[in-house]
Amino acid sequence: MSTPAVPVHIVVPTPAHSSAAPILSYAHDVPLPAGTLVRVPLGAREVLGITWDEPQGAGSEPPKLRRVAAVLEGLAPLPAPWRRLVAFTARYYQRSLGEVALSALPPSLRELTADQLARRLRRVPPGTPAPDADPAASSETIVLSAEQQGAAAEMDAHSGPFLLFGSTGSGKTEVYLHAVQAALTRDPGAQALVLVPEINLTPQLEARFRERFEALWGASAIVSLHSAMTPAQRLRSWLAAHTGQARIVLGTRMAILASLPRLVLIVVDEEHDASYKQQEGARYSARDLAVWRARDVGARVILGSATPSLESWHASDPAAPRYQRLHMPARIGAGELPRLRLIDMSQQPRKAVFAPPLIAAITERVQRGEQCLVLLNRRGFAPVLHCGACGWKSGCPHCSATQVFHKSDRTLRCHHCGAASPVPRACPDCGNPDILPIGRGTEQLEEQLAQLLRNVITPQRRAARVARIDADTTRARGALKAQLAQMHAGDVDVLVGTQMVAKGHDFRRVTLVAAVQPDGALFSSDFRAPERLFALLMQAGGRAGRDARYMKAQQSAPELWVQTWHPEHPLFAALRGHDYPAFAARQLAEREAAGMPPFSHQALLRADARTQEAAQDFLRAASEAARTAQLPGMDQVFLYPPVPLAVQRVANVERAQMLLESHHRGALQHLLAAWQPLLHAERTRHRALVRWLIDVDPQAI
DNA sequence: AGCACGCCGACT
DNA sequence: GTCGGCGTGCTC
Repeated sequence: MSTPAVPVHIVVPTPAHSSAAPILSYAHDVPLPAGTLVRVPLGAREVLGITWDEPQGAGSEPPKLRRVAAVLEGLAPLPAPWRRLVAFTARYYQRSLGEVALSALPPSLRELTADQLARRLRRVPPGTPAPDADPAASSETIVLSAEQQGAAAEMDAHSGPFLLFGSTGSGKTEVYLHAVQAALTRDPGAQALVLVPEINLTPQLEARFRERFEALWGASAIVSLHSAMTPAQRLRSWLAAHTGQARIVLGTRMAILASLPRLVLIVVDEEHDASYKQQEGARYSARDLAVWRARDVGARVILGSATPSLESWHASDPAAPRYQRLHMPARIGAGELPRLRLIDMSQQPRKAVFAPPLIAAITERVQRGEQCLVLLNRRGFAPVLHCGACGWKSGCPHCSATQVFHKSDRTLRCHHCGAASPVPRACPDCGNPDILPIGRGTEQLEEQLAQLLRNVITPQRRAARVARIDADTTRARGALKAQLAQMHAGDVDVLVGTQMVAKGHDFRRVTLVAAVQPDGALFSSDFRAPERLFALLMQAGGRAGRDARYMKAQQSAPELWVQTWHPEHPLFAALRGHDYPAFAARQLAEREAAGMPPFSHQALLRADARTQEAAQDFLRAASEAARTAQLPGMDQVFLYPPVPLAVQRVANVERAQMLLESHHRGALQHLLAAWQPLLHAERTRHRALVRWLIDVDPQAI
């Protein structure tokens, strides 16, 4: 005597390369609206699923449907626009619908039973939206500059997408705040999403938004969403976004997939930043999804940067604009832009880590009570240990990379697989006790600077202090915050760090920024390396001289020092003039001539296997299968031969990849979609294959 | 991806 | 005689 049942369509967390259908059918006593959370049996376990719109092509259903185990009540269904976003993401990035849909939910939600969710929802009632506003409490006392006002007016008058091209210190954040306030005031239920590239940047952004909007819309109207939050916090923020209680959601790339039923505005700050590209699972670009999502729901989207991605710059080309470019060149109340000081290392003493003029400049600044920032993109003391007698190098046993010498804890560490071992006292191969570090990392710079500045006295009559910020010194919770506080308090005179210090943190008393060894990016095989270097140097330079009052009092001009063996490189000429448009024009001309993005579209097929040969064999077979089957789009997509990755072996897995390129995004998409079943079939024939994956719009080749 | 089922070595 | 190794195959 079983209850009568209707079929319901449900997506479940099927794995990326599962051969199971994307939407499964279950039985339930009543129809359920699409977007409802349910728990369903899947094989031997019970999982969270989401009811979905009926699949178009009526697939072959198994004769006996299993029943929905439970419906999670009390939560509004995930709305149709959210489901469209998830479906697009899955399709475009070649992953399963269920994987994308379920991974977009907070992890703790995936674990909850219906009862547990009901209890949780009772505990946190769908908060009363804050009384809207005594308009007098409105903090619109901030006076925008003429440029900011111009940008804001354009945003009011047009629908975008907008590329806000504003130099460091031009007050882009103020424009974001203004746009958010305008959008949320216009529509009392509306929501805004603000994305930043790094978790580290969310606290200061949240503080800024709270300061401005808490009085207006209440404390619960502003939430953050990023992966460093505890599961409980994440669930709370996600629920606030989904119920509409949160008016403003601040977060990292994962926040782009949050449920935001009343979304009217998306801001993507530092839109050029590579962190917006997810590097595992569905390899989506949160920036690109932001543009898609905004268009889909008729929301505005603002991409902001002082050094836009060439993709966005090209898209906003006035000759054929898809995005509207808004230019804010002036630096507001933040002093002048730093002067570029290029040091030709071929004219400096050999083997000098720091050119003498740079040391002199740093010394002078410290003596004057100013701060310096020294950048090097390599952690540890030295990238390799070397035996001069027999040629031994500190290679990682599991990777085709060297283990980095970390002096602080006397270890050799592989930055790819994490393997660590104590530093050997003598060469493991020949017993020679004189094994020497080759090259330099941040630890070594810190040590050398401390030595070079040991007799330098600050105006406070204390010895100069050197500190270091990188992934090693900030591992502990709250460590970064503490170290930044020291810097702000003026307890540190020279800060050595990796690019994490160049991004977004304001150091008001820094007047000199130095890049010690940036040359690698000038001749890298990665065609995006110059773009990233230019952005990094511009951004780093922007850390200098942000406090106009301080600058004036001290009479010392902000400077960006760059040590290079190639001072004639055109990148530096553009950098000297702070001329991003010139740099971009040159890069785009090169890209166009070479038929590279944004003038073409790319995807990577990557294979991991026990041997390099097996990895490449799979890729060759896949490519052959595509040719034989004459897949749609094949005639418009160029398949390059398989090559090993730059770091060929990681954790004893050999890695190879194959680049696909096309002038037609659609052709590439068709090919990839049609390819999937062939790749599944091919996989079973390659026993040594560990896994394969597709990366659409890869940001590094 | 889980988590089954399914056929071969060292234990009670 | 069983416990358990991970090879391979499916999930409405």
